[in-house]
Amino acid sequence: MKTDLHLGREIPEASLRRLPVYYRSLQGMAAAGETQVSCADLARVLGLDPTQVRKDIEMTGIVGKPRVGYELGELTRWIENFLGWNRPKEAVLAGAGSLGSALLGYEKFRKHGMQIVACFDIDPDKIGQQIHGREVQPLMFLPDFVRQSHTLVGVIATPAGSAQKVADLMVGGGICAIWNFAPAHLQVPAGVILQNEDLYHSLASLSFKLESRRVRAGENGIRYGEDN
Amino acid sequence: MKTDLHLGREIPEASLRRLPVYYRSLQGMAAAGETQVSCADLARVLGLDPTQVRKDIEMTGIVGKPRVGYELGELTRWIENFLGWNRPKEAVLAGAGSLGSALLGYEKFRKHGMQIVACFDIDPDKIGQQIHGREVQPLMFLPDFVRQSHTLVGVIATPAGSAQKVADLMVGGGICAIWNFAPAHLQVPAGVILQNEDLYHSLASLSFKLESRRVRAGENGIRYGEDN
DNA sequence: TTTAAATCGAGAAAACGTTCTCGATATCCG
DNA sequence: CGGATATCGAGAACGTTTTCTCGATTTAAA
Repeated sequence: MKTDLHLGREIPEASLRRLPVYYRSLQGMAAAGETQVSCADLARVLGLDPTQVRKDIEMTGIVGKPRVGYELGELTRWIENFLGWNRPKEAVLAGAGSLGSALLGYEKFRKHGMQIVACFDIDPDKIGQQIHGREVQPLMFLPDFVRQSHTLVGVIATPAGSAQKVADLMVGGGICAIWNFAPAHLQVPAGVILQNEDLYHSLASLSFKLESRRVRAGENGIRYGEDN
Repeated sequence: MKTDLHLGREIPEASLRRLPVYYRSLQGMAAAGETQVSCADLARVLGLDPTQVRKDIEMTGIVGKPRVGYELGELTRWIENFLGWNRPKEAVLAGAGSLGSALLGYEKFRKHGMQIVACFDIDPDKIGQQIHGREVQPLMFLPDFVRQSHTLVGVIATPAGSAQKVADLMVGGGICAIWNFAPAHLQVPAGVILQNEDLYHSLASLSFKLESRRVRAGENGIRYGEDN
């Protein structure tokens, strides 16, 4: 097995974001009984350029066969391995609001290597409650928990106003990476990985596209999606 | 007021996604009593390149003053207007699970032009329940609701397996845009805007970055974020 | 009033990501 | 068995995004 995972190389963020899409398509194909898959197949299903799919898949280090493509299960495993989805990583969650609860409920995260093992909040009413099998602990316990359990990932699902303070607590405990769902720009030391999940990015994009269409349509009440 | 909003032009997706970040920083500065802001200021706060900030802001059509920058409130309004955040758009939600409930609870969406006015689910146990002031209605009522209220946006917060079916219902009702939170690749007609919000994109990126660091560290237990 | 400093705005250059092109190779079909 | 075909893999070409450079403009200070 060739082990050149290209891990030293710079991987385009865009490619990284496409891999999960391929991964899901592969799972669907596997469920449908397929055993072989080519880049052209994936490209057709997903409406992408075949060369782009190939370049993305090459990143994982897998080598395909001409005229055949890849063995489906093997490709799935190469992607899992490349992304680290087959190596469990523990995470702590800060913020037991509705979003935090939703994240605690996502059992599929575990299948992708991410296990939320503890949950913290500052609200005395929430502390002590059980949410999806985990007890909400006082936020001030978070740094010690991280320090003692060597948790890799901190998930922030607090209001924007508290996010920086929570991030500081996580960093203080020695967290390696922060997955930030709060709409706030966080400051973290250089060594800490910061992954922002900002709904407003997406909202801005959607909103702008709607607006530009409205303007192009001359605000005359044209509706799309019914006939054309 | 110059009205060249560049609406006909192609706007880089990346720029579009940065605007909300500027917008939030501006709100913070306004709260701190600032009245003027330059691209250099924003770049400094956000750790970005000043020229990039300037190019992004130019897209909105605002014209700045040399040596001064922009009037803070004016820039805020130009961004709001550019993104359409000052023009309300109604939305329907499908899927009243934990994520759907969280979205229904996000009152700030309203301040960004997005109002979720109705909520649908297929689960008989959920139908009839009130969630954040909106009653869960049977999924099959969705198309008629969209048709009669001329709702622009459909938000999908169902499991992946139901997402395409729900999208079809929305399209059938004449929806203009779909904001998809389900981890699924949806097929929609050319006229319909599709905005995917896929947690697994983000998870893949985070996971990969953690893995490549683990590998670089030689799996020898080095921890980051504590001292260095 | 004159000079210096900071910023905008626009065009050029560089970096990056995507798409195209072509040769090598494995499978399928006649 | 031999030719046609589909695919991978690699490098070139292309387009887009980011960064650099420079002139124009406005404010502040000397």
